[in-house]
Amino acid sequence: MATNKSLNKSRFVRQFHKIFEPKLIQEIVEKGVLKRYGKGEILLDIGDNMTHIPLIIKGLVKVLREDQNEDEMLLYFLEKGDTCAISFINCINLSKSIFRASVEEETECLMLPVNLIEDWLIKYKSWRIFIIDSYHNRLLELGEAIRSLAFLNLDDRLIDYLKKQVELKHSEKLSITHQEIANDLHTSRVVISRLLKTLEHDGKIKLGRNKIDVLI
Amino acid sequence: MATNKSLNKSRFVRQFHKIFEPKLIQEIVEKGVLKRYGKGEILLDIGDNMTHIPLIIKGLVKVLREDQNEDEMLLYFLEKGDTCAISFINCINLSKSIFRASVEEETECLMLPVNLIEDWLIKYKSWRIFIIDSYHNRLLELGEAIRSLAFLNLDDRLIDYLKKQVELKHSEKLSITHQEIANDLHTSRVVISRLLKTLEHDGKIKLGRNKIDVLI
DNA sequence: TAAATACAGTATCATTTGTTACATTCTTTA
DNA sequence: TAAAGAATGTAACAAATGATACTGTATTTA
Repeated sequence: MATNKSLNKSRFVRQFHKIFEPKLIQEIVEKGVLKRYGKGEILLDIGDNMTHIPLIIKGLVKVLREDQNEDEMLLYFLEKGDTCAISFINCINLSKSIFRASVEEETECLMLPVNLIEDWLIKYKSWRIFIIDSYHNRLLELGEAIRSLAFLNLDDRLIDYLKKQVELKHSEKLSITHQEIANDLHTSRVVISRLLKTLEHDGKIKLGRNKIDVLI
Repeated sequence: MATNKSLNKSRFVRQFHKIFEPKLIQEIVEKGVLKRYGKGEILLDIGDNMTHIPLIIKGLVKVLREDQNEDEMLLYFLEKGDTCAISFINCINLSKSIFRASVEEETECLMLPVNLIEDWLIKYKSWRIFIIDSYHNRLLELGEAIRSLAFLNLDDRLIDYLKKQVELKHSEKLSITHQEIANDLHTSRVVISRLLKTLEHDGKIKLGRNKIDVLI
């Protein structure tokens, strides 16, 4: 197990040695705690008091915006190399913040104690760049989510969604149900079935039970 | 004029002396350049190459998301004490980023050279907190924009919009046209007129030419 | 002051999206 | 293997929003 863990930390080193200074890498390896999450686990929930920030080295995490009435809306995905900057927010803004992160594919993270995050801002230029870039990327992705909601009809949002899924899952053959899509896009299953059927008629996808072949 | 400028810088000192360390205050006063923007001026446009970041000490700035087809959508407002973190993004991500900031009420900023922003992250704890908080607040506001778009009907979005305007303009009597509201909410003037009329019938507002009295 | 322009009110119709209901087929479980 | 459950297809209708067209009235400009 110890071997296994250090093996996984060496995965981290391979991934990050081009962005982080050697000393920072060393600190992260020393002080970060490796953690695994299985599909469906909640990585971040509303009102969580974060003591650690996850640095993702493998897997796929879905970040959602929630409402009071159990409504939810997909915001973006996090992959290896990403950190969950939004983590902080739920503790800072206990009352209102309503972001949730759930694991979409088995995920490995290095959990970094929050107090170090700030230390490293002082000590390492590469960390400053990493953190600021991370915020920028999240802002851009939320900007994209807003563009999609504000300017596109549901059929185009659906196409964008499918293309994004293909990219994230590295496959044109998606294992997904209409209900799951409906949840992510915050609409009803019936509406999604209807639109998917139209896309199939147009030759853009091929439908099966629990699967969609994306042809575009 | 010089007197005027230092007077305005002292406004800055009053506003920030509780959040920033004295040394940081001094650096900002020394190195920041005071700038005024009139209503309607563009503080930040797509593809701008930012050499300075604005720190707002007076006024009101509107931040929009734009589309190719001149469509736009209100994201949030910036007030005194805010900085325009999103500024960076348009230069980093030249191709896609499509945020715009335009001045809603005459605004004064201290323009801070970008190279100092990072220096200060190293030197001043209060600056680290300020910058990180700033990103968090923007993320929260985008989260709110998404909630509004995804979960609310237009009539409720309109009510939220009017309430927010009352708060920002410090008055229940708004000087605004239906067309302007329609632009901000990315819909048509006719739709807004229709919904406003309903709100008036319900006694929630009172309509006049170029003005709306908000009674709730 | 007449003409042009901006703002608002309203009716009508189209489109998009949401809702309900029910049938069919495949898969899992008792 | 029968029964239950999950996933999908589809029709019919409702509601929300968008689009067009035309009105009247206030304001600005020539």
